[in-house]
Amino acid sequence: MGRRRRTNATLMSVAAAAGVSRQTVSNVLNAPDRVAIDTRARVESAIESLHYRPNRAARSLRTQVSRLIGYCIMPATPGMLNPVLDRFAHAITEAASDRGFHILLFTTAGGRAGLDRYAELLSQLTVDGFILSDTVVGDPRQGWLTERGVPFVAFGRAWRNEEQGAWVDVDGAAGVTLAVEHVYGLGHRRIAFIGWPGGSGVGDDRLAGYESSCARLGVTPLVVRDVGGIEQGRVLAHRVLDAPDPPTALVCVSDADALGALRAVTERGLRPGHDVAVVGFDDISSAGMPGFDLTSVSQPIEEAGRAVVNMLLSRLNAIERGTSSSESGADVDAVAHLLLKPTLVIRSSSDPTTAMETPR
Amino acid sequence: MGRRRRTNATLMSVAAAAGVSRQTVSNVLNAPDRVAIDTRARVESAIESLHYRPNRAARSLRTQVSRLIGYCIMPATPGMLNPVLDRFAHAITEAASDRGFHILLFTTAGGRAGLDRYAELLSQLTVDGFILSDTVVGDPRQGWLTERGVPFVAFGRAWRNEEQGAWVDVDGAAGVTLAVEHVYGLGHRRIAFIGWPGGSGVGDDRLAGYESSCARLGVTPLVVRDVGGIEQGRVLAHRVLDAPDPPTALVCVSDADALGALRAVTERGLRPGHDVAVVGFDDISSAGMPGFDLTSVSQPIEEAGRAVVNMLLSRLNAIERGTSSSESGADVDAVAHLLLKPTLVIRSSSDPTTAMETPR
DNA sequence: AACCAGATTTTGAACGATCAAACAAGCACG
DNA sequence: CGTGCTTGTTTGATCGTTCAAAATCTGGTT
Repeated sequence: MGRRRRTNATLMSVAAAAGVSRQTVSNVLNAPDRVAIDTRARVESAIESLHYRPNRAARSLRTQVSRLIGYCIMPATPGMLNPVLDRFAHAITEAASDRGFHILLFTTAGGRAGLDRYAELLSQLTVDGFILSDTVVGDPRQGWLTERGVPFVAFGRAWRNEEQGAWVDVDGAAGVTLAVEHVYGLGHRRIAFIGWPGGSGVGDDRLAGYESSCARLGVTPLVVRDVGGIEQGRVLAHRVLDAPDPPTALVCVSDADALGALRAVTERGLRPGHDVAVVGFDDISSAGMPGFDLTSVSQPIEEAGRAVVNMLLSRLNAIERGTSSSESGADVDAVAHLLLKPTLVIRSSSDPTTAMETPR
Repeated sequence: MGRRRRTNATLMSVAAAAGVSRQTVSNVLNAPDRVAIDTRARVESAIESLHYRPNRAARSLRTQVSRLIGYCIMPATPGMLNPVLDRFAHAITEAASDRGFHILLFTTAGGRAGLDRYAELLSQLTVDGFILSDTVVGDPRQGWLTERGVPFVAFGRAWRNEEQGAWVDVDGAAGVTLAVEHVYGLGHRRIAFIGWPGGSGVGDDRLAGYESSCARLGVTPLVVRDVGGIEQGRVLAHRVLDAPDPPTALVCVSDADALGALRAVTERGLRPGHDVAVVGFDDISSAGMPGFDLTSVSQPIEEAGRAVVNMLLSRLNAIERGTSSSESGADVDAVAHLLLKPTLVIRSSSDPTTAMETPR
């Protein structure tokens, strides 16, 4: 039987069915207010009955707009936790789809070498703009894209040059402040911070939150640092707990470090939450597991995804309307930043009264 | 300055630069053997110096092929572990890109309601085919797509009707067999299986592996079941360990259940690996963490991703060449199945000799 | 010199939509 | 009654590529 390529309805076939011209059908779709009410109804029912959908390629060829957004995903680092990708990917897909856009995945080599891929997708007119994530300090992409006037929004600040391009980010400093205030409110006065080396934008941001809230609360700051990871967190936690007059609360720059710290605490025969409070950052899926039940700063990833898409689409619209040309170009290129506030999910690693019931 | 929309090179501009006609340039790209060797060189250098890339929309409009593959991602269940998405997404993106294709993300409502989206993407000619994942028993998608002759490959079997469409899957039975043989090899003779309710394809597959290897090794099977999850695994583990003559090894249908089982073992004052071996399935990122160090069956996700893409592309090629029409249609519609073997990652939850070093 | 086969290149004609401008009809106004 | 304005609809051209067929060139044959 058949299975031949189904020939889809076209503007012409719909026009014929409704007894009007191509352009009228096109207007029904793109500028309904220009069409007389009864003509519109007639065309709409023809569209309905023929299951007509405008051909994307044809539209895109004519308008020079693809309604596709490029999203580069990084090679998954084995063993590394990527708490963000799937939630973020889902959020941007959903948000884009509500506005008639789609997300196109691609991968590149890291750093400057990968820029070719961006160029390729652009010059083929495959995508209208990009969503960046996993931005790093000194990331070449923002500068490269800005130079070429390519619309993009990054999830994560451009750490070196804040004014470069639009971004949405989660306020790490505010997150750590929540964490410090939480343990302070529980009575802790010796609060250590387990961090990453200086120079990573994310790590420095979170550290800044620690330092400022210590200053405000009159707590003497105690910072230890390593490259990050479960094992590193464990070692650092042991180190600060070995000190005379050790801290009673450990605020960590990431959940991986916090899980290590948690382990160190148990290894010393101390009870997390009771004897030493541990707080992480990211609220990865393991955090809520029994056995960890880690208090953690949770990022509003879905909200960030929606915001990134909205910001990108408004830039695309602005460009489409020619706003970007010489005179009034400023408002398109206006730097758009959005810093979202994270929330603190309190679990028993910091507050034993929230311990999960463990029925038997 | 500028920032105006960059006008890309076209076939015509390249042709002018090289002193040939449109079609010759097109031939250099699509059928180089038809072009004289020196003409080809001239055209190629013109392409190079103008940075020409064929316009996707135009090509797609003419050829009726988009070189885009749709991939539907499911709403991330909060708190649930999705060990697969990011690795799989990355693998298919990479594999597709090697062959000039791209992955287009979309989301749908589950079940039959979501089928509209597939129809929409198809009738707009946005995508050439689909990759399905998270297939469930009684999934309507395979049947729907097959009926319409839409090329697709599923990651995961069509559980109810194995002949329906192409799929790649990981052999769950083989995975559990590895697990059972592993603990048997360590001397365990009372081996229980913590499973899911009957009726889930994946769960039944894995259970089948348990039952057949028990039969082969002469082990009395002991199966307990619940809906799955950390808490359920913990409760089930307690139940079997409460029995007289309790098992010394727990093979679990998933890592979530295994993590629960692990916790149950420690709660009883037993040492995982020494007193009771615990094995999971999926090798989620938490599995390797200190504190768990869970032996687990690991799926070759990257390989599966590549296989899915290859299978889909070969179907697309076949259709493009008209092979699908009446007479020789059989070989395209030939059911293509690929069952990959998982591997066992042995850690200290089953074999204490592999315990991680825990320096201080 | 005429002819032919093969290799190479060029020329119309699509693909299906939108833009820009032209056209038609209806109505008010001087 | 002609003119201008508004509203609604249609027509030609175009986006950049590939298909199909026609045109040109080359060299060998008869």
